[in-house]
Amino acid sequence: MMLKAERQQKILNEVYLRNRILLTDMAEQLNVSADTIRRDVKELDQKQMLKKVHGGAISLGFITNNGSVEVYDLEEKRLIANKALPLISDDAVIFIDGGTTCMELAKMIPVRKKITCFTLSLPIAIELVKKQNVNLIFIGGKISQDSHMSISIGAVNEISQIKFDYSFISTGYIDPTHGLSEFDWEVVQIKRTIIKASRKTVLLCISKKFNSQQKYKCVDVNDVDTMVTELDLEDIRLDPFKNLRINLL
Amino acid sequence: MMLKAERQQKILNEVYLRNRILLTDMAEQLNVSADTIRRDVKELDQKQMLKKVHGGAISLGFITNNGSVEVYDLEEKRLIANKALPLISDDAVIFIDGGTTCMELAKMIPVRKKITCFTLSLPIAIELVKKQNVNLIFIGGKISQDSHMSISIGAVNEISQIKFDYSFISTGYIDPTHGLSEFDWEVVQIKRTIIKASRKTVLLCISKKFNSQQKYKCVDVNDVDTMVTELDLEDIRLDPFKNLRINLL
DNA sequence: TAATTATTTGCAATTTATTGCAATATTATG
DNA sequence: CATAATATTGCAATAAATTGCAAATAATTA
Repeated sequence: MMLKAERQQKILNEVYLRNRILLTDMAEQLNVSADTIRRDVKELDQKQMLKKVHGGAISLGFITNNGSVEVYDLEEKRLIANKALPLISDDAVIFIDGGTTCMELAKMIPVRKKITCFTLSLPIAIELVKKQNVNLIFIGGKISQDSHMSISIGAVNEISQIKFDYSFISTGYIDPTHGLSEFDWEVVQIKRTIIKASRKTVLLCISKKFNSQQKYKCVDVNDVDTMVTELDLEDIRLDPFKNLRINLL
Repeated sequence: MMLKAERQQKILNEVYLRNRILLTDMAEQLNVSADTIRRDVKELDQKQMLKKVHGGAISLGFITNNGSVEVYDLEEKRLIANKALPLISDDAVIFIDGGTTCMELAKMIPVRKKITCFTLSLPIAIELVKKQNVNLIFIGGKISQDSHMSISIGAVNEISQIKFDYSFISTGYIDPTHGLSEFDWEVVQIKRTIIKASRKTVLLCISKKFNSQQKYKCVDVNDVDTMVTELDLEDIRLDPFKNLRINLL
């Protein structure tokens, strides 16, 4: 008799070795029904150990997403970026964080706008390097495969020696009382350093993220100067933020 | 038996590698009907992974203003990259320079290959960050708009504190007697530092560049350990390099 | 230990997805 | 504008996913 965990390990191993498996093959190989393998693969998919596809599974490493990621809620994000855009004044020294909302902001920066811009994100850098009048500085270091960002102690050290007029940041999770939080401790370190290095911090945040939290707390909502959302200022969803010392846009 | 997802990955890979594919070619290559490929391409187009065109598909990355595809000497560059690839051994610490030939090398690095890779080039970094087993370190600094590379005194300082097993570099200009030269003084500084920081330096160089020079001399041909070209080793165009202390590939 | 509870597994019926084929329409190109 | 190549559409055969259910197994607790 084979344990479930043992079987799943064998599946993972096979996926790692061959990059892909067929449910039917695995069922035969491990002497269980295809249903069982299907359920196993479903679980492993949810744990992000592999990618379930019709008829089998594929190794995550095998997937070559050629830079393009599907952007959800693009309209909302564009609206947010559009609201934040006027905050960028000429000759400012700014920081732009990673993430899809910040990407929309980066894309919207007019070619005429003359600024100095720091970033940690490769995709943001690729976007900004096209802009004639942006003086772009990439803060180097080890690049995280999840976020495509430079997240290392070296980056933290570098940032702590800079002063930004404005930083435009994103957050993984936000809750009016619990504050901003993240899944990764490194990200928390980086974000705190950025906020400390900024005269003004602007959080770009889609309202979907309200009332969510993760294990590592980053900062309080108060520590951010301005929060830009896609909502009207009268929207009731903003009410929990209205008695905090944060500007809303 | 081939999974749909697997097949689509292969299509993407092919598009990515060759910049364009024909439906009929792919159908033959993957042993499915052209209809299936067409449906696949349609899906991938909707996911913005490639651009479907009449009779095939093209890479999104190479769509210029007029919609045409722009590739110079791609075949030669692929050949060069392919020759250089075996020099990258497992667990090596390498440097990869910018430029289209180095890009082909970066593209070809197998997902399984476990290496630590430094670079100054944003496009190369974007390419390498996809590879699961590449430990990627971007050397930060001010990004040049011409080359999309980090070229600053800070980068020079950083590099001088690292030791690469192999560095794969390109050159703007090369001449057997005059050596390697560049148009920009900053680039010269960077390249010299890279070569100094490398146990072995491998120059990837298309033969078109032979017998060309620019105002700023970088290093002698002798200072490079190996030069990889698209030529056969018997080709007379390599003769001027044969009495120099440089390996040819 | 025995009883109870929760989880895991296989099976069957149904729904959905995939694929190739053929007939027809559209597009590219000289 | 002719014609060859490519696209679209509907259809049928097959493969896979889903769902509900019952039996088997493992874990918990009296």
